Amino acid sequence: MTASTTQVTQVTPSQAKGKESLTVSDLARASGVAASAVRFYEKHGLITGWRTSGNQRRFRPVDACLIKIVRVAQRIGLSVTDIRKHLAALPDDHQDLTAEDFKRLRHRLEIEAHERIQALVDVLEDLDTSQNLCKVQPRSRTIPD
Amino acid sequence: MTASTTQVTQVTPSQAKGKESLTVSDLARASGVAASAVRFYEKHGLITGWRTSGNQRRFRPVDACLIKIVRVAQRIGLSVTDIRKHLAALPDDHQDLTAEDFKRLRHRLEIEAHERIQALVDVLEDLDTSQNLCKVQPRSRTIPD
DNA sequence: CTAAAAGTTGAACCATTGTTCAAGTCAAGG
DNA sequence: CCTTGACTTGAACAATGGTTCAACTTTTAG
Repeated sequence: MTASTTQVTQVTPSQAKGKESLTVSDLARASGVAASAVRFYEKHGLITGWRTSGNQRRFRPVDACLIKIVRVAQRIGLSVTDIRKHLAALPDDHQDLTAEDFKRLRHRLEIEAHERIQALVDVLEDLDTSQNLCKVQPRSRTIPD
Repeated sequence: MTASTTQVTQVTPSQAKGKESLTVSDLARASGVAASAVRFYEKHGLITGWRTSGNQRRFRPVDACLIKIVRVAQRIGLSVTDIRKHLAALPDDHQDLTAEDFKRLRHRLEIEAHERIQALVDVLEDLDTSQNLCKVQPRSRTIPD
């Protein structure tokens, strides 16, 4: 009993009992998003949990990690649908995720980020080019026919 | 993009008469967006026109250019509100825009693009760091004290 | 056992960037 | 003058990413 209190953040009942079972607000706190966002993510298949006999959601600690990755992916500019597809590449059972799984996922997100950086670089080029498209017509002179 | 340089596109009545007066669809065609988008941009203050006695919108050719800049700004990731603020830095009368005005505007947009690129670079760094946040706990072995 | 705290649902709402539609008005040519 | 195409408005709809609310149920602590 004494050794189980290594987690400084308050231990809620559901955490104390199993240590691998998180309620919606447990997960919200652990991942840094609102409880409503946790429900939203589950609804859209970004995370998966199970239900108690009373129909309440329960999650595993790894889901906190997944949510953090989701937030990073959102900063990259991926939509929830995009992110779901990336997560679909993970093993079905998210409880068995290995360091290697995370590494691959991170790599795929890096590629996405690079693509978006490239898109911005392309805009910068077009911006230079656009000086031709938006030429200021000399106004006080006769336009040669 | 090939034919637009010499404006081969049909000359509508309103264009023929004054050459500086464009209807909504004239401007839509000239700028490459839908007529509904032109109205949307005017409603949100990105472009400014005047009305005929019959309450129809009329624009100047320079507005086609402004819309093209708006589209570039959107690709950078700026919202309509952001873009309006950037455009507010232009002289009040958009008819008097100089090459210098456009240059300054392009420069401001370049800065925005660079900021967004930097934000993505930051994400890439966080992604590397996140391997620590999302550590996979060794599951089947005693954790060494 | 009971009351409070936290969970459940669906629906409504926010902002963003437009598109589409209906009903009615204007402009231009013959 | 009259027809036809283009224009006007406001409202509804779409997708995205959530938040908030109401009404009701479950869980937990005492």
